Amino acid sequence: MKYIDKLRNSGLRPTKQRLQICEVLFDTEKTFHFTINELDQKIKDKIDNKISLATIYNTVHAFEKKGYLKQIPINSNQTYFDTNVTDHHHFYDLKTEELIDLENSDVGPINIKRKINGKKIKSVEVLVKLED
Amino acid sequence: MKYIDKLRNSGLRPTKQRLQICEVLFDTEKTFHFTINELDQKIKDKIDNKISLATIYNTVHAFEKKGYLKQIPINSNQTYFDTNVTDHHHFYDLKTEELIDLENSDVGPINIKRKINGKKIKSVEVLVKLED
DNA sequence: ACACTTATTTAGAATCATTATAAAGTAGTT
DNA sequence: AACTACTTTATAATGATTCTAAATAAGTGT
Ligand SMILES: [Mn+2]
Ligand SMILES: [Mn+2]
Ligand SMILES: [Zn+2]
Ligand SMILES: [Zn+2]
Repeated sequence: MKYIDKLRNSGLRPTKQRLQICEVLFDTEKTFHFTINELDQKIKDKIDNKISLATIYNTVHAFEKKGYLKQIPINSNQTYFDTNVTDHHHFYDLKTEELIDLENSDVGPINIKRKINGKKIKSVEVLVKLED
Repeated sequence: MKYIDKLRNSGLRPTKQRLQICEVLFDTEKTFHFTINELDQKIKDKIDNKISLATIYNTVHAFEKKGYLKQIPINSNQTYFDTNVTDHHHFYDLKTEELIDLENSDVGPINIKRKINGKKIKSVEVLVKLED
């Protein structure tokens, strides 16, 4: 299995639940955005056994810490995650609450001129809000 | 009172509570960022009477709808608001959880090249995450 | 000033995403 | 197999936010 090594190399035991969640998250043509509840539903659709919601939360946070997922900074009542962990930007459609990836070429390089003493930049993310 | 007309012109009755919240939010030299709980504390410090938490929520949302406040898209367990309603960007210090305004000149113009059919851009916000 | 209507405030309850708990199960190791 | 550390799970707890419905205040017309 291709995810067993990935998990082991991260210090995560390749449990049945984690491998199944890997399949739902990473066995796709395209990357995607999701909330925990959407992921829970997707898991229910794709697999027969049950994975507890606590495990889904635990796993998503473990994967986020290992850099396999990232959170998208957005104001919603639920946290959004992204399987696209490259540095990239987003459209956010306020009407449909849909997130759309922007290519870096759609935005162009962003040069932050101001420095904060003793701090370094971890990420630069642009959120473009859309209305009708 | 300078806030009475501002509220009336927005279709909001100038109640004692709203006027007092206006003083806490807008009678300052500099703009600032806050959560509801921080605002609640600030109100307790500055005024003698009590304003219920429900009223603080109601008022902040009313002011946001009228454009006197805006929400900052950030992942936190609490919603952050900003008394600076101009288009501007932020540093977010992951260690201290502090938000710092960036001047537009610190970032430079951002040109979004991609268009979404039937949608127009409402805002373009950059979040720069800082680590040690 | 008074009566009337509508907006606002309020305490408290409800909601709901997320996190914590602690017991049972599993993976890795010798 | 025995041992240990990690993981899963059901369930409870947490906590920010929203809802409810009754009391109060503001605006308007007389
Ligand atoms: Mn997290
Ligand atoms: Mn709001
Ligand atoms: Zn994305
Ligand atoms: Zn700001």
